[in-house]
Amino acid sequence: MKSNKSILLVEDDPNFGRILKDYLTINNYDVSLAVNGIEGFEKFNRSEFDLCILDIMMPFKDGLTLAREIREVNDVIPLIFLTAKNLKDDVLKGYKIGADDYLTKPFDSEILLAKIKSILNRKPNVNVEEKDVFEFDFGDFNFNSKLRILTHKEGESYKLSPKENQLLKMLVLNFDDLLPRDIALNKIWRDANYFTSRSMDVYIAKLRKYLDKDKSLKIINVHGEGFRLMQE
Amino acid sequence: MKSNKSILLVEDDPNFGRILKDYLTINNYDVSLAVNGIEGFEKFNRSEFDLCILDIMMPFKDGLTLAREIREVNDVIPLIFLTAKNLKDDVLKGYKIGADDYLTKPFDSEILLAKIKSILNRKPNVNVEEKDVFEFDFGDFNFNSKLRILTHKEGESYKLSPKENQLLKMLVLNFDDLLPRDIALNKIWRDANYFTSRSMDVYIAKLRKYLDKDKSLKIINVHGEGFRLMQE
DNA sequence: AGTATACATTAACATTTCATTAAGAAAGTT
DNA sequence: AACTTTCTTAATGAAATGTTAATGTATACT
Repeated sequence: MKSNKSILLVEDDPNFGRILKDYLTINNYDVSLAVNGIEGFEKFNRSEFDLCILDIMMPFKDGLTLAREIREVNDVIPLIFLTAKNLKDDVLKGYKIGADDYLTKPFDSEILLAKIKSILNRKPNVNVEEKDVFEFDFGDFNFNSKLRILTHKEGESYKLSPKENQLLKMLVLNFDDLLPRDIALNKIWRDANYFTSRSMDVYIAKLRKYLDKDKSLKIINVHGEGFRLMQE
Repeated sequence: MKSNKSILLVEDDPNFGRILKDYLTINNYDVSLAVNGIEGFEKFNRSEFDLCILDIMMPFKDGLTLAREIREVNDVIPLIFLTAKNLKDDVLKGYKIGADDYLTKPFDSEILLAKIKSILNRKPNVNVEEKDVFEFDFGDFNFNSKLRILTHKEGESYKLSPKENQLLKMLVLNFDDLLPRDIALNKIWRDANYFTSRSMDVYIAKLRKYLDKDKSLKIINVHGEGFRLMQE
C-alpha cells in the first residue's frame, strides 16, 4: 500500500551508523546511509527524502554545514541532529538553521523512533505548488530564484545575494498581497527581533533599488504589518 | 506590532513555575501559569493558547492525563512535556498522546526557547477552516482590512492606520446596527476609560472624514451607547 | 600567512506614521 | 441652566521605517 517513508542518515561512525540504519529499517523506514557531509549532500540531491538525521560532529563537512546547504535547496524537509552530550552551542546553532529536533548521544532508540513518528505525522506540508516554482515574470523583470538572477527586459542582470533572493521570492509569491513581516522574518532569518527586523528593512531598500528600473513596480510598506509588492 | 504568542504553562513547583514564567515573559510570550492539571484544564478552556508546556509529575492530575483531555478537545495545539528524570516511559506515553516534544529537567532555558520558536514557526495550520473575511463593499467604497486600504469608486484610496482600520472593520461588520462603545473599546483599546474613549472619538472623526466622499453614508452617534454606520 | 571578495549585520541619522492628549466648541440630557 | 457627552483640530512624543555607511565575518585566492 503506502510506500515507506525514506530517511537520509548521515553518520561518520560506521558501526553506529550501521546499527541505527538496521534499527530504522526494521521499523519500516527506507534508510540511506552516508558517512560524511559530502556524501550526504550528494545523496540528498540524488533522491527525495522525507526526513534527515544528521550527526553534527563529522570530518570533512560537519552536520551543521550540511544542514545549511540542504536548507538552501529545501526549506521544509525536517532535520534531526545528533550531538555529543551537552554541546549546547551546537544545538542552538542547529535550531537557528532550522532544525526540527535534536538528540544527544547516547540516546534511546525508542525515543528516536517516537520523535520521527511525531515529526512525520504532522500535517503534510501544504505547499505542494510552492516547491518547484523558481522562475517568475513580473513587470519588466524575469526572476530565477534558483540561479539568483534578476534580469531586466532591456538590459542589466543582477546577481542576488541569498537573502535578497529569498526575500524577493517571498514578495513575488505574495504579489499584490501582504507579506507579513513576521512570516518573512521567521522563514528567512529564523527569528523575529529588533535587529533581524532592521536587517530586513535594509534588504527591502536593496530590492527597491533593483526594481527601480521598472517604475510601475513598488514595494510599499503597511505600517506595523509588512510589505507588499505591487504594480500600479 | 503583532500580538504575542500565548503559552499555557502547567507546573506544580511554584518557584520553578514562577521563574520559568518570568523568563518566557521577558522573551515576549504571554504566559498563563497553572499549578496543577485541574487548574490547567480550566485555564485551557477559558482562553486560546498557541502552545502548552506541561509538567508530567503533578498532584491531583498529572500532565499526561491533562494532555489527553486537551487532545480530546483540540488536536492541533502543540504540547511540550517536562519530565523530571529521563523517565523513558513517560516520554513515550507523551508522544503517543501527541506531544510535539519533551524536555528533561533540569533543562537549559535557551534550548527551551529555541524549541518553542521552532514549534511555533511551523506552518500556521490552525485556521484552515475559518477564513477571515477582510474585504468589504459598502456605499461607494471598497474596504480591504488586510491591506488597510479604503478605496472610493471614483477616485482616491486611503491608507488607514491600524486603529482606523480596526474601528472601521467593526463598524462595517455591524453595518446599520449599533456598535456599542465599550465593546469597541475593549476589543481595540483593550480597556475602556475616559482617555481611550476620547481617543475613539478622534478616530470616529477621522473615519467620518473619509466616508464624507459618499454623502449617503453616515456614522451616527447613539448618545451614551455607541455608534452606528448606516446608509440612508 | 595575508589579501580580496561577497555577504550580512549593526550603527547612525532622517523621515514617516501613528496614537494619545489637550482644548475649546457643539450637541444632548436632566 | 447645569451638566455630561460628543465633535473636531492641533500638538506632542513614541515607534516604525528608509537609507547610507561602517563593521563584522566568513570564504576563496595568491
